[in-house]
Amino acid sequence: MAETVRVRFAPSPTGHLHIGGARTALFNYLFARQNGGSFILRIEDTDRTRSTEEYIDSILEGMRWLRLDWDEGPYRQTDRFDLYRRYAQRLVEEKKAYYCTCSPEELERRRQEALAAGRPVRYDRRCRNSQTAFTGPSGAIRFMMPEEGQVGVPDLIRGEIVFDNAQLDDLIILRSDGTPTYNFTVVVDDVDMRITHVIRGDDHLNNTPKQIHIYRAFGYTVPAFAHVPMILGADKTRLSKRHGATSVIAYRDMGYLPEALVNYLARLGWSHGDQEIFSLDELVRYFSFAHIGKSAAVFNPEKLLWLNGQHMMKSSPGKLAELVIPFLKKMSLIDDGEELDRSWLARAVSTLQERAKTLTELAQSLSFYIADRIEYNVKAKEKFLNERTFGYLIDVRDTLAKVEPFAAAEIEKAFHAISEKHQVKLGAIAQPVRVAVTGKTESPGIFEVLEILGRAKAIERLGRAIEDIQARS
RNA sequence: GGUCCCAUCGUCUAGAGGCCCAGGACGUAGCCCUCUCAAGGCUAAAACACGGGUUCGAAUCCCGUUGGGACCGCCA
Repeated sequence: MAETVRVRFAPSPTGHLHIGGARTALFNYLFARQNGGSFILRIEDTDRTRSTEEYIDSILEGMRWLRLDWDEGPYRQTDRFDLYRRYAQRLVEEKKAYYCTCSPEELERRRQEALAAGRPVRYDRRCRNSQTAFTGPSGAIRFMMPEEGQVGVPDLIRGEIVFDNAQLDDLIILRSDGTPTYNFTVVVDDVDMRITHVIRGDDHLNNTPKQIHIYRAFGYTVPAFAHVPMILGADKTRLSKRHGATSVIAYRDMGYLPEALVNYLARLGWSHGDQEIFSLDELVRYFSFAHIGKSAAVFNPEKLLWLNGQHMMKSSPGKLAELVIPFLKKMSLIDDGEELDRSWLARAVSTLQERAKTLTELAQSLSFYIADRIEYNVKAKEKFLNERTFGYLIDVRDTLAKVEPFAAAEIEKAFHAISEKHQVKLGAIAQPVRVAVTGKTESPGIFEVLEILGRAKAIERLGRAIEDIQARS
């Protein structure tokens, strides 16, 4: 009988939720949901000097935005120091850990020496056999690594990886100030929280054999491991601030859709045949460790942008209308208290959503619908608002005043009639109107645009363009 | 320096010995559609790091080389 799956995401709050962390969280989430298990959130804030409340809030915000809802937590390691001390004490009592009184300065000196001499950088274990090794209490507590033999790390992505115990250090589990260290808290917490699968970045791969020995010292069963490959920047080094936006929240603010980021992150290093576009449900259904690649992946912002465009196209206009409002406010296209008619906005959005790759772009492209007065693009004005098009604009204005109903299909008929009358192609009429009405040479279909703009606004803008031409001639 | 991991188009990847003179996607270029811009469709250029094995047969298995990465802290 398989035990219920329990997984966790355990970020340290020393920065915002970044792309790499988000993907680790996502894989944990997908695996939990696929197996009807629990997804636990644990904040690893034992480094008090670098952890902040702001980052904790920011990480939670990022998780919520991505809809990676967790079932337990957030637990905080700083609330659990008593637990770690008890466990550490137990190891000392069982003579599986010992007090080390070497000073940090001394240790640092020896490490530098070893590094310079090209020797392995490891603690020399001089306190391991001292008189006071197990009596203390003073100094830091070190874990006694076995000196011989090997450990196998079974990994769901890479298979079994074997390490020589002789390479492993007697790592410090409790600092001399009584606070626990990472490699120890991870094991204690994963045991205490009954974690069945540890899914994390492969930067932890080298820590795993040490952790396995700690599990064994306690007599606990070792969870399954899955070390997912890193995400790299374009220069193939570990993704960092130098590579541009790396925090999840930054993508939200740039107008990305959470489902698009999730889709992209999942596809980065994982695949399901040739499929590129996935809903969260599909990801839950198809996720498997077998299809996670072994090599690191380069983050490609352009593909993310494309994917976002795809998800924009698939979204309902109503939903996008809702989501774009904060962006319209940010751009001062509407005032803070101002309410736009949602169904009208949704219609406007429906004409633009396949043209905009982000909510920011959508908000920008929406501006001609919303603004009271549009700006003409200078080149567009020169080319399309002039004596040559003057007559067309007059005809269109006068016709639009009479079209009934004021709907795209009727407007189209009227345009065809005008183009036939002047013996020109439709484009000869449509482009000047487009510039008159949107200020630009590109827009959604002109008939749709006119319908949504409404008769009054359309005629007003045409009128203004006509006056503009007159004023110049 | 030591340990460990990795290696298919520029990038993400498919590929679990013959289906592969290597497929899809992003990006790039061209064409089609068309009132513009998108979207969509079609086409093109573009890769199995290198060298040895094993095998009737290797992108796929083994070894080595090279290259990249991670870790080696009283950071996580």
